[in-house]
Amino acid sequence: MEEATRPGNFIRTIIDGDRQAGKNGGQVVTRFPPEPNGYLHIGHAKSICLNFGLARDYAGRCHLRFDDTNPAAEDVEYVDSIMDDVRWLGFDWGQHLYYASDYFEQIYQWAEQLVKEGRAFVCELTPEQQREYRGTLVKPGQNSPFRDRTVEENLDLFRRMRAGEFPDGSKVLRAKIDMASPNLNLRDPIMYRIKRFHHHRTGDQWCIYPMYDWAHGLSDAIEGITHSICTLEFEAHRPLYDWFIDVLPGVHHPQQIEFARLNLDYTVLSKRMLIELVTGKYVSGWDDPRMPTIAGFRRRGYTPESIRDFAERIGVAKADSVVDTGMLEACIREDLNTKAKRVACVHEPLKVVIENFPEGETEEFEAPFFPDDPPKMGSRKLPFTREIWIEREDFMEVPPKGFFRLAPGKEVRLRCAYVLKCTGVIKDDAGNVVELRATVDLETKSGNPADGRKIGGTIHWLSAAHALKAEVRLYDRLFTVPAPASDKEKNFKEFLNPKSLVVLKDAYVEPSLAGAQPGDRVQFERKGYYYVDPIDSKPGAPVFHRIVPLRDGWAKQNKDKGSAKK
RNA sequence: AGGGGUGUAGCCAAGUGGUAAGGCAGCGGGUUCUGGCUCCGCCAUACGAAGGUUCAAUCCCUUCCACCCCUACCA
Repeated sequence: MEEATRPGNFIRTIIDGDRQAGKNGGQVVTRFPPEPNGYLHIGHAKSICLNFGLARDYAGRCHLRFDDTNPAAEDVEYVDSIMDDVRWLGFDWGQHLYYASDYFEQIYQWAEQLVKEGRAFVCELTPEQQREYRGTLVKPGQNSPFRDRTVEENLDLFRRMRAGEFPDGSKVLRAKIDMASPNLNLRDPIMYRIKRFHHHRTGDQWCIYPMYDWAHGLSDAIEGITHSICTLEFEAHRPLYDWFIDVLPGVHHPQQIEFARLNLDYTVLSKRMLIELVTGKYVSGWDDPRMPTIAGFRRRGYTPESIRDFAERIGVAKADSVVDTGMLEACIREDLNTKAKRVACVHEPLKVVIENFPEGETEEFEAPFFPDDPPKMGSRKLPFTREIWIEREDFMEVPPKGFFRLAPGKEVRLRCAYVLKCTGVIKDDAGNVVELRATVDLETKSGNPADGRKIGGTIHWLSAAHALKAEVRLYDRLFTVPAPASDKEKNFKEFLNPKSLVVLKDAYVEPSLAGAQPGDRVQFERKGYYYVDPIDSKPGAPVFHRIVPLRDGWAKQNKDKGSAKK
């Protein structure tokens, strides 16, 4: 059984207990209930994987329900994007697509029922007055002066609220619970407010809209949800969730369970801040590859498998936590390691003229796309000529110890080709290296030097005559500090990383990439995993997004040295 | 008259009266025509702290400390 092989978590423990006790007939029905007021982010992905994953593992079902009770903030653009994102992640709600707005009439009828039972009343206190009557964390509240209206008056007023006889904000319907409760959520919470907004589904049919606490639990109940999983901040709402359901006889009672929401370092995961980044044009949109949105990760080139794996690895618990972004990177690297063809791209080219290789001649080398298992993905031919491009950072005029790439008089292996020796350095007037002269050891095509000398490094290269121009976009973390949202004095936008996007317009890729298709993912050897952007790529002019760099032992070694000197 | 939660390694996270899983990161080494991958090894005498119960406590009890959430006609 799959559930036995997965790491345990407290929610599975609860469900296992419920099934053993025969609760809900052993059924598991969950739901993912987003409000369509923004794009989904990686934190939502955690919740989606949890809810749909539970349904899958326990042979139950998971509903997609839009919590569309506040038309002031919601929009169809968001419902469409949310459905796209859930599907892209690999989950299927089947026939179970719902909207809280589908239940407005039923929920309204239940509200009338509470009014008739004297459990709800129409209140005319202004928001400011309500705040005063509510009391504080350490002081009980006071009853509203409207709390003792007769049932008849309340029913009449409530029906006229629905009928549109009163202006926005002039009246609310409140549950009559306990103004002295230490749990502020129980101090006669608002059930309905008057709010004339065009609703994306119900149009202008309603001018009163139910509040979250009133509508959410009842929506769960209507759908027969068994386990209503939400984040920790709703823990204090659970008594209210239970109250609203228990007060209505015969209504199914789902169990609300809370878990810790995801936090990721070096980014922000609050809808408010993400919206600010988009509307303030700090990023190109919701799908900017630097955004922690699902759309952003998709555009960056992440696979749904890697996101699901991430959700699995971080687990589910109740302790507040901040996950290291390195965890996510490890997931995508692991996924792409076995899927991506190995090809060559020179990001910042430096010309090398091979003096002992004849001008005008082209030699071809057979190079497997997946060297670790050559038959797996086949191979291509790499053209080799007198003039080649190498990576600028693969040459150093004065190499530090441990640098085993190219330097004057030194040798390196050209990947899949000859051993190359640097014989000359050409500079411009400013002293910048603009070209190298070199020779190649013709005996080293398919093996190491016969004399047994050791070649330290291998670098990638491209025949200048055959290389294709390409645009490469290098992405880095969006913020420069681990917790941009939690600084007391500074606005999170002050921590935006100015180098989060570096565009290389003059990179070169190997000829085989002429056929690269939008959406392809490859490994540029020694650099990282890249994605052919489906939006900005044009035929013959591909745009590659760096999804994630390869682990870099050399960079790490240097970084350590650098910090040791301080 | 406050209430509700949470503390296990640098970061996640299992475990739960019987002597601390796993992953990420890190460190050391093997291998290597990617400084990648992979392989081998190391990485908490210790579970927020202090007491108590017990043959035995991360787990049960008591007290304390730290952090998070709740005072929207948002969800």
